[in-house]
Amino acid sequence: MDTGSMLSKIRKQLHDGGFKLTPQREATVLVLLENDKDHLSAEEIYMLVKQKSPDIGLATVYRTLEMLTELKVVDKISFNDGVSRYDMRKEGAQHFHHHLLCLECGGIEEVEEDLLVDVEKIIEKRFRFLVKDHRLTFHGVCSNCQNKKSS
Amino acid sequence: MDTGSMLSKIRKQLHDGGFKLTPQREATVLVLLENDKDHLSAEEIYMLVKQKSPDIGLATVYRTLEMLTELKVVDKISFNDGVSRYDMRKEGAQHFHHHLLCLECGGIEEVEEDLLVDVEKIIEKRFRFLVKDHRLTFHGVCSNCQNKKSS
DNA sequence: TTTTTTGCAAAGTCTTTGCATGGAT
DNA sequence: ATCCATGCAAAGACTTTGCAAAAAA
Repeated sequence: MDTGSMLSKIRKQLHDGGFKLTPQREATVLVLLENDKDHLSAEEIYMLVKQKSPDIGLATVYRTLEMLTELKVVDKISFNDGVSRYDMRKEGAQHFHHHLLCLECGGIEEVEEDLLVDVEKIIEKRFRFLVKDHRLTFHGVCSNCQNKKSS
Repeated sequence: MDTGSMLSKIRKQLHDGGFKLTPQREATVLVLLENDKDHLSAEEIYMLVKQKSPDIGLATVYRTLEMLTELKVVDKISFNDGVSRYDMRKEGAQHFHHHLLCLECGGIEEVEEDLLVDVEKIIEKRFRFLVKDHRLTFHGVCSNCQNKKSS
């Protein structure tokens, strides 16, 4: 799906939620679409948006991200470093994808397949807990850093 | 395992790491042991420790928690509310247990069984990622809140 | 006109750090 | 005497909020 149709889809999601896709919000969404492999913090997003719209304020970025999170356009996640990070929800994804956090280099890989289907069934049955979403992050050593260490 | 033997075990872990179990640290560890079903924030731990040792400072609690996290006596986790929470690592547990976060009442249940053994094997094989630990939280509705809503 | 959104600055919350004091080895 | 740990206050990092101005409906 190209950026244009992603954008109109998101515009519709905003309108359905009673919001407008202002130039500032559009610029923020574009940054998120263009960096969908990264896990940007609000500050990082702000810096990138500023290149397109130099007059935007940090508060607007925060407010836009809060709105996008409510609308489930983005998912908000924290990797225990005290910063919230934002990730575009993948097309058609019911649940948030998983993450592999490398303890050596700090890099983050994404795992898009949902590996938790069976686990969720167990949770729903055994705990009578109605699962809506999940956050799964593995901490470990990525293949790159394993190679570096062995050599 | 009773509190006393837990404490001597932790004392040993500290000594092995080159730290002393000072009265302030001991009071902090006791609060954690006594509240191992909760997921206390640093501030909450501070308030409880203050009842035992009124002269303790918040910074000492933060420094103690950082030390205990490094020694893997406790696990640090954030549930996307901007606060770090601390949880005693369960006796003999290789990995951090899972959490069920209720979106209605904010309550947190613990899931002690490790349901990720198979998933981790897939991750290790498919991504050549060496898994050391994990963070898994389900977002949803707990059984209590489901009952409330249907009635 | 009425409502929504924005930018800025200020305030708020959570956490870390500097430093002099105090305790332990 | 040296080293580590503590308490306090200050600073730092991240995020939210109040408000007047601007934009949109």
